[in-house]
Amino acid sequence: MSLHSGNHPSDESGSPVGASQPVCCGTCGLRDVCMVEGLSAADLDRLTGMVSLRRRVKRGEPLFRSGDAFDAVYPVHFGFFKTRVTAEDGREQITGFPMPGDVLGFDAISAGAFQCDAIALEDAEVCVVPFRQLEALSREFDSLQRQLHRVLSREIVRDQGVMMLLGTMRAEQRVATFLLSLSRRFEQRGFSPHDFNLRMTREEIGNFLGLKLETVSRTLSRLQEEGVVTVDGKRLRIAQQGRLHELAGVGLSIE
Amino acid sequence: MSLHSGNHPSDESGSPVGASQPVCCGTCGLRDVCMVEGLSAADLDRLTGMVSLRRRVKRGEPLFRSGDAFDAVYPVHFGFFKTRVTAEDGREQITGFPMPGDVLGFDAISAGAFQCDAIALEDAEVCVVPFRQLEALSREFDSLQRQLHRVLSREIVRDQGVMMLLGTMRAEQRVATFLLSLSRRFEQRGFSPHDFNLRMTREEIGNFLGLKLETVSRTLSRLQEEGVVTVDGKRLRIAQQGRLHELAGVGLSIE
DNA sequence: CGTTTGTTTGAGTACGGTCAATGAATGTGG
DNA sequence: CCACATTCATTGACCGTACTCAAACAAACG
Repeated sequence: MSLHSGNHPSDESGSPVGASQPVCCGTCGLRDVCMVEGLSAADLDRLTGMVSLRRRVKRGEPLFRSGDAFDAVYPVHFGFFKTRVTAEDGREQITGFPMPGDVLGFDAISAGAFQCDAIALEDAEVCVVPFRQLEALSREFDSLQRQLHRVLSREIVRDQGVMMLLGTMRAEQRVATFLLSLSRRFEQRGFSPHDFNLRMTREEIGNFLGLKLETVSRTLSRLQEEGVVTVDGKRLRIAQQGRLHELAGVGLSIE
Repeated sequence: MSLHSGNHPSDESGSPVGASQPVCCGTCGLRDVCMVEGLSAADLDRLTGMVSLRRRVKRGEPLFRSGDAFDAVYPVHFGFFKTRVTAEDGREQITGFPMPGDVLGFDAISAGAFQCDAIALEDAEVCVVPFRQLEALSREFDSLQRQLHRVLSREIVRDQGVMMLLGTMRAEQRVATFLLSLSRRFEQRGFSPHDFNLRMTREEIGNFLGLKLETVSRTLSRLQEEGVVTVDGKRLRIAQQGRLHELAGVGLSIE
């Protein structure tokens, strides 16, 4: 199964769940979306030398937890995650749903410890990139350095989009924006933007969007009534992309 | 007037508005909060050599606007800013209120152009740090590189806190959290954490917190009735810090 | 001094939350 | 393989928080 084969909605995890081949960023199907985007072949070889390890995470298990010591960042190889911050009083906020090619762990640089939990939404695998080595290598290769900074900055821009969503949008806009964001991200990864599986529960969607699960469910039902989407449990099909864009009000980039 | 002189609320801008001395990060009163925190004296000299320029921005004027070409980041030397993202349909979301020591512009790395507007809330001055030079220097000095990454990561962590605020908190919690955040940031900069001026309008506070200005006003009035704070226009005094913490529910870090 | 901008407060409303019941899907152990 | 438990999703009825609209007032500014 190639990364680009799939418009079957159950194939979007990014890679077969079978054996983990030797790590090679240069031949990885994700090289255009992952942090190595735009690096030369030579730089890719150097990077590959560093990423010798991959790590499997079972569905429901944490890749890391808030407070864990930081020593690596984790590009997702296959599978879906949620990242979640928890307040002292127990309130939780999901801050994103990383998918293959996204890089987990940059929040940990500042304090030397992870500031959120990363939980696998399905069986997943990540590449292990020791951060000190990544820093050292990016001191030698300015292309790698630039790419690292781009990825960090991209996360800041993404967060600005989420703030816009949470601060200014109504429920329907939030849900529409969320679906379009997922759609675009699938498309970037070579999957169908019109037909995909929601890996997360209604409650997780609602938590991310600052809504209750009942509101998410009602909103999806209404979108279906209006013929904009088809919802059947986790399976979502976008019937009228244009209409969905109108409802979202704006092409927000919540990559 | 030293940076640490002030508990008079009108003195918190960070520096006199008078003549701009030659730039020297090593003697800057902000060196403990700015991006140079933790650098050796030698590294500071190197950095100073790069930061040869400061720039004044008048109240209400933009330091940069979304879409402007990116070639420098801007540590705030004195004055307050708001950063704001604008959607195609005109909706606006304020994403932060940078104050002296905070660094503006990291959102621009990813696309090579600024993704938000930075507007001065009062006459302000920033240091101009050409980003290509900063990258080059941080390739030579790992301490500078580490600090740069820390600052970038800190912004990501801050954004997670804002998401938690916008996604899970009620109006009173949001306002309380906002006031405590301002309080802490003033304290870090050597000013009174109990008595300060709000540089932004109720509308700007509300926009940042995902509330309407009337809700902010009502909430402040209620907090005053309960004796938690004293509000007189822009002047705010925190009377019962402990109570405010209880209302906030949590020590969220929205630095 | 008048104009503009910002703030407070009130009255009524609506959107999304809360509580609750039902049903569907998923997973587990006998 | 089925019975049961658990998790997840849907839908309804009601409610409450924050929004909307409006008016009066205060402060800032030219």
